[in-house]
Amino acid sequence: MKSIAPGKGYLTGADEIVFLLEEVPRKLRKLFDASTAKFGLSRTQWRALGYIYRTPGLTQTELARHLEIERASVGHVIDQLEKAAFVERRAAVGNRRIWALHLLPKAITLLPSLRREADRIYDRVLSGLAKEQVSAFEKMLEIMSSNLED
Amino acid sequence: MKSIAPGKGYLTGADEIVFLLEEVPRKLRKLFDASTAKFGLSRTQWRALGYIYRTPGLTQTELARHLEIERASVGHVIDQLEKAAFVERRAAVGNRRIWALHLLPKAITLLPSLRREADRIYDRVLSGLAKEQVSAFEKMLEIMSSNLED
DNA sequence: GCTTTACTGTAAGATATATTACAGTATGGG
DNA sequence: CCCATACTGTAATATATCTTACAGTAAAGC
Repeated sequence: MKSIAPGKGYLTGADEIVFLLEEVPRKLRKLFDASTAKFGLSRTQWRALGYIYRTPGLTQTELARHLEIERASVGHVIDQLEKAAFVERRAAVGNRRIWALHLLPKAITLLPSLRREADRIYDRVLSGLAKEQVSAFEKMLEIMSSNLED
Repeated sequence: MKSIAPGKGYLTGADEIVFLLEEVPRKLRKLFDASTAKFGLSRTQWRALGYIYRTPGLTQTELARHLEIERASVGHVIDQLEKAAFVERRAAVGNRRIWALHLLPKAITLLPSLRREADRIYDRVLSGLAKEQVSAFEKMLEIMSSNLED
């Protein structure tokens, strides 16, 4: 369903920018969802695979921090990925509380394609912007992010 | 649970900016949630009130477009707001399919406080940025948004 | 006018995530 | 060594939202 930007009546100017700041990532999420769906994965599952790829042996708590979801939710995600043979929980040496997460071959063969999908989306969203613009944009995002720190 | 920014290993440069583009609005959502919770409202409920305020007599389908959620979900939101006596469904003249949404006094007295809360958050997120920076930022968001159109 | 098509809201069920409480395990201070 | 405390993953439950299907109503084409 197509969205409608806020009008100028009751709203402050800043409402406008916050609206866009919500809209752009939402559209990005939608594109990523479409890409990952081709592979039978959700965006969260795909992100999980990416982090496990980068740090094999990751624990669920660590993964939860990366994905910005709760440990309980990560448990579900890993359940799914394990059932689909993308991921394996291995007992960790010296600590019987935790699982060490590892990719299985089925996931590893998939990652390059997912990487290409992501890069295609990045090219698209940033097209028409100069390098300096993009880096200025990123710096501002960093400032905003730190403004909102705790 | 505290998040972790993506490292530089496996990830493209653009992953970084997309991460921030996700993180800033997430932090904003969190602040808005905290603000609206003081009034016993969810962020979506609060946004719904804002749109009904701006356009009394709005239909649920129109509201769904504004809120970027589905019609069925809007139905639930209005159920809640109606139960809490913030909103009223009134029969629309000349079209028996639709409801005209109207605020009740209880909601109207609340809106100024919510407005102040929002403005406080805006001041905070944009602090340290010059006016021209903010407008450049907004223009870039608009470009990105149109890059992602359909 | 009738019939087909489109629109509006709702119901039922699915999914993703959050919250809370907990059991099992580790760790650090005394 | 023992005890108190902290950490890890899971279960149960709650909530928000989506998807699909539908009933009622409106509008448009013939």
